[in-house]
Amino acid sequence: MDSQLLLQQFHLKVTPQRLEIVNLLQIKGHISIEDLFVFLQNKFPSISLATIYKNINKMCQKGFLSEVKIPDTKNVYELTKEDHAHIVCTQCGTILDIDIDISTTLSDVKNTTKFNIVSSSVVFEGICPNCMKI
Amino acid sequence: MDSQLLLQQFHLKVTPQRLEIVNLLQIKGHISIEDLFVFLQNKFPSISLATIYKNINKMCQKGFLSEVKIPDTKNVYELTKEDHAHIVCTQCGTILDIDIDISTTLSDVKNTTKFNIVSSSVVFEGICPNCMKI
DNA sequence: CTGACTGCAAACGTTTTGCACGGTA
DNA sequence: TACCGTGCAAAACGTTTGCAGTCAG
Repeated sequence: MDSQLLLQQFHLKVTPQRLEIVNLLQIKGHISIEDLFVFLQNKFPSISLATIYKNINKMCQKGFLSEVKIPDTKNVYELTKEDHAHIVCTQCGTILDIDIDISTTLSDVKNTTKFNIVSSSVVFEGICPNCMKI
Repeated sequence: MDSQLLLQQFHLKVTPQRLEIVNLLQIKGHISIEDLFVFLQNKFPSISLATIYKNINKMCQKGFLSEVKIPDTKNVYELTKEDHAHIVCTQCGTILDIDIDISTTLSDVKNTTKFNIVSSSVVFEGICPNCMKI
C-alpha cells in the first residue's frame, strides 16, 4: 500500500522522514532501529536517532507497527498484519513470516491453563536453506 | 536437584552467591535481573549487580540457564529444561511453563520453509484465572 | 497560524569492563 | 598456590527527554 495513505489512515502527519521509514519497512519487512538509522542516513544525513525512536514508538502506540522480539537478537519492527509466526536463520539473520494454524494448540492451552489468551508470539530458529549449502 | 551439584556439573565454582542464585531460580522458576538483585540483597547486602550479570551470562553460556524474552516485559531467566512454551499474565506478570505438542506444526514449517529448525520460542499472553476474578 | 515533527544535547537506565582484593579448589 | 569470583567504580550502550527552530495541515 501507498506509504502516504498508510500514515494518513493512522492520523500521522506525513513527513519525508516518516515516508522513508514506512518505505523501508515495506521493502525490508523486518528492520531494527540500528539498520533503520543506517538506511535513513542515505536520504537524511543529519537524521537523529531520537527522531527514529520517537516515530517508531508512536507508530507502535497507534498499532501501526509491531515489535518482534527474537531470542539473542535485537528487536525488529514490522508493519502490523494479521497474526503470524516468524522463522529466523541464526546464521545470516534472515527473518521470514510464516502462516501457521495454531488454533488447536490455542484451545488446548486455553483449556489447561484457564487463561484468557489475547495474543501469542511464535518464533522458530534454525538454519535457512541458503546457509545450509555453505 | 541440589544447587551445589548443579553448579559442579557445569564446572562452575561453588560460591555462596551462586548457590543463592540457583536456589532462587529453582524456587521462582523465572526471574529477572532486577528481582534477583532485590532478593540477593537479603543474604548479601553488598552484592553487586556486576556479579549478577557476570554469573547470569556465564550460566547462559554454559547452557545452564535460558533467557526468556517476553513482549513488553523485562527478560527473565530459567534453569534450562526440555523445550516448552510460556504463558504470561499481562495483568499480574505471572509466568507459567506449559507443555504443548508442536511436533506437527514443526514438521509443517520444516516442509514449507526448508529450514533446519533448531529451537522454538512460544509465548502466549493473556489474563490468568485469578486476575479475571478481580 | 498552530500544533506537531525534527535534530541536537543532555539525561537516564541497563549492561559491561577493569582492577584490587578475597575465596575456592 | 593459582586461578577464579566478588565488589567497586567507571565506562559503554541503548533509549528517552527537553528544548529551540521548522514544517505540515
